[in-house]
Amino acid sequence: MGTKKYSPRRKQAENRALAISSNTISWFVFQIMEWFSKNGRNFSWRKNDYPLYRVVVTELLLQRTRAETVDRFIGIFFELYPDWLTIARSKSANLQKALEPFGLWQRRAATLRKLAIAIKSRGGALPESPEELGTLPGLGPYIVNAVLLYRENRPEPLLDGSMARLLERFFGPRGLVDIRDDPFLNIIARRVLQESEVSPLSLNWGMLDVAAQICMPADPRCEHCPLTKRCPSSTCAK
DNA sequence: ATCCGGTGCG
DNA sequence: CGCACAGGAT
Repeated sequence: MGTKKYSPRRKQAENRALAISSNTISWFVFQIMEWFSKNGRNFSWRKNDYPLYRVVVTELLLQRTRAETVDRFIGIFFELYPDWLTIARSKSANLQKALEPFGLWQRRAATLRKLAIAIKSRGGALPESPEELGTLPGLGPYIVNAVLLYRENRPEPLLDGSMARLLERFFGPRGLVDIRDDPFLNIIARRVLQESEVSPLSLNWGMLDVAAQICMPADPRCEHCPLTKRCPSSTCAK
């Protein structure tokens, strides 16, 4: 069938991702994990028994919002809204007010309310399959991956703008404009997570932290980067 | 392809 | 000041 999956541009991007050697991948993973063990950030949602409700809400709040900002106010929010049922029953004005510190509060209140009601009507639990998860309001590919990652420890990437920047600088440019359905980035990210015995959560966090603290959009700190020796984009002299 | 939004940092 | 922020819906 003539779906876009078989467009030449897609195919070429796939091949480019598959052509990267597994040695390069494992070196990348090792460097990230070594850096992460010393320099990883410590956010309140990076705990073992962090409830799934909190995972989803936290990821919604992290969209287009600095992690440090979310971390500062998320405790207060969860005191007010400890579960889906509380959100489903909440007054819209109160919910909006509680979301103000995070920004995007109008959309977020609407999304959270819709999601909470949808979950409530399903008996209070999230669906099992990725396909069903993706049908819930507010759950796009990123949050679906996050649920699979946190809930089942599946090796799914938290492929956001930051991780995309890191991967592109080290492995090469994407094939499509949109990160979400770019085959190059998605294949590389999954190879990174699957071709190693490392904890998928830690590895995701490691990539996000290197992206945020070292591999920033402008003026990256290549001199402190664990990847600089083999990074094609490094501005450091070798 | 556009919009949503306040915040923090250079 | 201007930009970037752990995306998703329309």
